[in-house]
Amino acid sequence: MSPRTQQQFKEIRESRHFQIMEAALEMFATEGYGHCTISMLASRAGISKGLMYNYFESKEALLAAIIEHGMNDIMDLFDPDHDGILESDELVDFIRKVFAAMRNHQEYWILFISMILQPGVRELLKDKPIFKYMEQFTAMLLKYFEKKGFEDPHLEVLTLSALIEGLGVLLIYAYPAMQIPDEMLQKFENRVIDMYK
Amino acid sequence: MSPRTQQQFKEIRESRHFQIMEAALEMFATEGYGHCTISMLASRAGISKGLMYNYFESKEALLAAIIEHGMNDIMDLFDPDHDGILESDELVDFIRKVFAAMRNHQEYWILFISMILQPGVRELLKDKPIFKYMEQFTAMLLKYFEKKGFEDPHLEVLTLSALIEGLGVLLIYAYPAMQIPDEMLQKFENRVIDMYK
Amino acid sequence: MSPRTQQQFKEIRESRHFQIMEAALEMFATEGYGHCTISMLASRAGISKGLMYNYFESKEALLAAIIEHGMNDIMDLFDPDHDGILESDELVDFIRKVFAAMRNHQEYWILFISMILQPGVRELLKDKPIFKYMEQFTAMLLKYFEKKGFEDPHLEVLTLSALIEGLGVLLIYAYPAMQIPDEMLQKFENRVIDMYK
Amino acid sequence: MSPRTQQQFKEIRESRHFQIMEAALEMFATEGYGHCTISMLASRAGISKGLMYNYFESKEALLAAIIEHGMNDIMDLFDPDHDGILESDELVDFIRKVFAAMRNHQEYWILFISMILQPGVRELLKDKPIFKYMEQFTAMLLKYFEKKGFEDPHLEVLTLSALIEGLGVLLIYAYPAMQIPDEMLQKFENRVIDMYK
DNA sequence: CATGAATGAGAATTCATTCAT
DNA sequence: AATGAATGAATTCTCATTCAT
Repeated sequence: MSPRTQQQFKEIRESRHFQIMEAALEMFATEGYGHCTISMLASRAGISKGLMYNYFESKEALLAAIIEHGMNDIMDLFDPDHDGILESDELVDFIRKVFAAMRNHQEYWILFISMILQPGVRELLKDKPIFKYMEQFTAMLLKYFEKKGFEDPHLEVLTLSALIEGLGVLLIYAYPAMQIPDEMLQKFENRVIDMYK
Repeated sequence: MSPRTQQQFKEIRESRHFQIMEAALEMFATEGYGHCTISMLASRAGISKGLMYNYFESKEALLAAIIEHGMNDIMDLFDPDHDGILESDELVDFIRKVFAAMRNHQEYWILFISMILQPGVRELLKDKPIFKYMEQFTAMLLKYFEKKGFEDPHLEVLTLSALIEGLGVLLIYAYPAMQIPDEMLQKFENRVIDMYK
Repeated sequence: MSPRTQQQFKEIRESRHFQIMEAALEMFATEGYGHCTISMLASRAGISKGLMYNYFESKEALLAAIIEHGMNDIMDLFDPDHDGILESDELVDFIRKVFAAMRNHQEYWILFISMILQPGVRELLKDKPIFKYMEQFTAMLLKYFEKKGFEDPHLEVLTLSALIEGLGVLLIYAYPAMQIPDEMLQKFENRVIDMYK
Repeated sequence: MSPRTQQQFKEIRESRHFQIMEAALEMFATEGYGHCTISMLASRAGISKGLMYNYFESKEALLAAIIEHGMNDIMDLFDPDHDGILESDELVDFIRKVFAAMRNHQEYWILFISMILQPGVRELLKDKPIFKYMEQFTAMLLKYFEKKGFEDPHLEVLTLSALIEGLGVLLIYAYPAMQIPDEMLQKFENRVIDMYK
């Protein structure tokens, strides 16, 4: 009952937490949320079915946790203080960050885009902070384009969003047998940057 | 021989077929395939559960039929002879057709994009003609860009594809409470056309 | 509305009746009662599902009718007057008749033996005359063996019954790709006859 | 690691396995395979519907397991090494064993004979080892009769098989209200033995 | 904390039977 | 008399979740 033991317990819990979420993230992305059973997830995580419920209230809660966690990672890139305020004097910087995030957290993008496109799941995510962030992205982009004197800022937001989400879809579609070469991704990134430089 | 003629029976079957597929298309798009039960679909179509199986072998077969039918509709736009040969001297024509298709068959796009993004379902669609068509779209675009002397034709294909699929995602995301105004869609279409004119 | 038309109607009905029963008999014997659906039976008989119910109250009633009819045929051999009284001064005669019946009405034997061995079906047949006949067979055999001074008449009944039923099973087991040659059946018949001559 | 040891889990599984198979064997034999529902079987075994599927993949798999298990029991009598080699210098020994098996494993005989007589089920059993054994029985009997110089060995095989299977049918027919007294069965056994002594 | 046996609500599917025409 | 569309009760099977140990 020493503080150290307490600490160890906590570490074990956190490590398990992470281990389960990592396994589930991969399965959700490759097999689809609806198709994954608790049994499959537990077995992939190397633990028992029952233990899953020691860490997550439900399958849905597990999904929510994964998304939240992943989104936090990504948010760090744009909003390190997590104060909900996004700023970018340089759109180019912003775009670079987005592409870096897509490259480095591909599974999250897949999962996230898959999820938000499944109508039933949208309800589930509606109140999650991620949506607030997304709205902020949009608002920020809009403000940026207004400031720079673009003729139709909304159109620019739509175009840039489409380019990003569209690439996401194409990546998903190509996943897991990644068919779009890194070189091509780089060129695409440069192309988008060129459009707004 | 029968008080109802063969013709009458045929009409009943075709009308029911259509009625079921129409109801299911809407539900799949708004509720998500995985979330729809046969009961829900039947009740929405105004028939009994059992009758569903008189018309479709399984839920999966119903989905396949809807996709096939919808895709045929769309293919008509690009390949009226269904001979598998797609041509477009004018890319502008082609793009206009794509956008027209998205506007007029929005539910199919939603369903189709949702479906191809659900990993388990891709298997189901793998052998459908739609994939052949999609490869042909890509090949056709590539050839077009090569012919016109674009510096990196693959990059152009990727960009145009991303723009189209990206808009699809944004539409889905906004569906069913359509938030992207038609006027904006028109501008987006013109913007894309301008890029390749 | 002439008597002749009435007569024709009756003939059509009877012919249909027979046609349905014939088709069903074959399917029950080859596919198993439980595995046959009304649809299958109707389609095999070349009529519609609905019409089946014009001729037979239910699937069960159809089965009952087939068995009754088949058994009547067979009973004719032993009890032409259908007065329920079976006699046989010569056991040899009797045995010959049994074997002839098995040969000539093989499908009935298969169906009948299959049926009486399916526990749920026994209930269904319990009150059918066939059981009365079977008991009478047994009683008759018993009396015969008693009269002839066999040491243990019950044992003789059991043996003879086993030989007959056992051959039935072996025939079923070999059906429909008949593997027991006629010649062998003939020898078996002679062997049984020899046992009681 | 776990409050219940692996050994305990194994014991629970085995005991449940046996419990389910025992209950199902009895129900299949008394009610007929086709007439038994999973609900009935579960309720008879005193467990929930769902648990049935924790132990057996399907109703069909349960049947297969029962037959396999039962047949193994019976095979033990004739082929204790399970090496697929059956021998019997003394036919009398063999016959005694068969009758002992019928007496001691009556439910299996009933189930097995019922099953092989249901056309649809034969497919299911076709590849089971039992059929190999049955062919070996036949081959062994044939060789025996040839060696002993019987005039028509095939006829002897047919006769003996019919006597055994026939008795099986009569037992089934009499089951569960056993009407054939043990004493009579003993006499029948002796009678068969006398035929081949 | 850890296990997997156990549950039960609910999903897909089947099919005998009815019925409008 | 004849058709096959339509029904719904029954059945098999799935799986998130609970619980005894």
